[in-house]
Amino acid sequence: MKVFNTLSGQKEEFVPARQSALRHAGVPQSDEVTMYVCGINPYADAHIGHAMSYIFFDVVRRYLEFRGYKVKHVQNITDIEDNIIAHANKQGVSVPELTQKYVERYDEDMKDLNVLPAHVYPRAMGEIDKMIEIVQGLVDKGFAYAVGGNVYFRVRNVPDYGKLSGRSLEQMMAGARIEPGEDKEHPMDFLLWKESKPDEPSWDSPWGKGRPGWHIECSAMSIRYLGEQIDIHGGGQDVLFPHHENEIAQSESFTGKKPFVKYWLHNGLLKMHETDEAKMSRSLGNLITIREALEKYSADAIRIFILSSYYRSPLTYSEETLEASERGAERLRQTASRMSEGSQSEAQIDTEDYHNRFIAAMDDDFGTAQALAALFDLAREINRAGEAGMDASKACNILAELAGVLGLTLKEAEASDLAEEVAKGLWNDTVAEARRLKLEWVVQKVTEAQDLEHVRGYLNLLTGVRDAARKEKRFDLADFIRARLAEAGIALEDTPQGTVWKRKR
RNA sequence: GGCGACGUAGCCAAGUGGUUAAGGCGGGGGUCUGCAAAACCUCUAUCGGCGGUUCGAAUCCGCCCGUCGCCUCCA
Repeated sequence: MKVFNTLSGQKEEFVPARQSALRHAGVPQSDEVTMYVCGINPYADAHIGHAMSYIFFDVVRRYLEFRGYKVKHVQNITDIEDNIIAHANKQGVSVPELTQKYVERYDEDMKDLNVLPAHVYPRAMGEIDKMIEIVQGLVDKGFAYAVGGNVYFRVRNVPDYGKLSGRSLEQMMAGARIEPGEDKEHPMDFLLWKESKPDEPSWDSPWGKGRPGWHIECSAMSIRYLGEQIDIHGGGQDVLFPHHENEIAQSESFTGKKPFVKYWLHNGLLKMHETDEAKMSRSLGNLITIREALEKYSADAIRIFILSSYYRSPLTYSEETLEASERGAERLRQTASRMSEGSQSEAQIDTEDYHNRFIAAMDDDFGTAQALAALFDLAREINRAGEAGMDASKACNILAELAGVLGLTLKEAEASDLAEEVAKGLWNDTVAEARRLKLEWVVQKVTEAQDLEHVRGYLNLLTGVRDAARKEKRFDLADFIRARLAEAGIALEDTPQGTVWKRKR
């Protein structure tokens, strides 16, 4: 398989570094892939842009596992930095209180998006010792220097500084947007350790009380949990520079080993499409949190939206496109849930062909768009076989398996999402309507309703009544029921096997 | 100013030198259905503009027009 490596600027054959430092006995070394993905700063809810990155790297992980690799996935949590301190102060809570709350909410978001959890989620606060060790090591080797309580990295000692982002120190200087360096030797030198103010969280260090700089934690965690050289390091294109550039500089300077990361993967960024309302309100209204998105769209729809385009391209959030993704998700769900009813002869579907298409697409730098296209084509063929009364359950299993590699569950929404009061109200309305139409036999069914509990019972009762009405050609009542259910978000479908209801999203 | 992207049907979006330009959504026409829905069948683009290279370009080169990202915390 091939992956686009930001470091080389081109697609490269993916061969995991077998000499990766391994911490777990019993894991076949040749199969292991070490992957580090830049995580969150938990001071607010994660937004849909974060979802784009985490869903993509979730797919990377799932696909590598599908291909037989043992992936060790580490993702940091930056629970101490300036923004967090500022937000905690503003809200009048402690830093740990703030970060714990948002870490928990982030976990829920990822679970709801069907993103597999990383194997280790190191937190910056828990890795201070390793960071100090690295900073000290860099000072000892002449790659860093202390000025007062601050420690800076000396970029001029790294000849290949800028190799990831494709720029030279000269070019960066030419940008002329550099702040006059306070006490730095060179304007591009960056902070490894920051002296803290009296009322800020701080740790003891050889340079006095302070806290880590912005880039050092990822080096420390990556080295501690995955080894000095790893296979994949991922993140959004916005952290390519300076964050990842600096990680390389400090990690390679510290360990003396190159490359720090064999494959750098960067996803494009999500642009927030400004609605007319957002333009009006001007505040910070152009952020859509994962939670907000999940209220309107299923996780499958959000994943399809993101995976429909190449991960390195920018993507624009749009309600219209999300709606389209939801419809597409619904179609796949419909197919996946297709029962092999009766099943006469087995359908002749060349699942191998779809399987191969899927792999060929994914092998080419995670071509999720084409992989999805293969799934839609397979779905069509399954449905076609179903129409012909053939058993396509084998193909269905392949569909579900491949969809699973993309993290799609293809699960129908639950009836329990409907409030019970709503279901009762629907029943009462139906009885009233039946009275009006002088269909007393329906009214009689009230007795049965007493025995029924919960939403599912009401729904079954309603569809039962409707079926009876249809048999009597009382389409007025039948259509009344269908219309009211539709208003409540329940769609009815009359199939040859009988009427089924579905919770619409 | 520096570095780098992108512009493909009504919308989203693959494709990066050569048979009929993926797929999704939408729309038109059908099949099925009491009517619907779902599903299936079918129709729906010559690839921003101009010029060049080539037997042949959406795909390579140049220019123009238009969008955008990064260079500063940010997935």
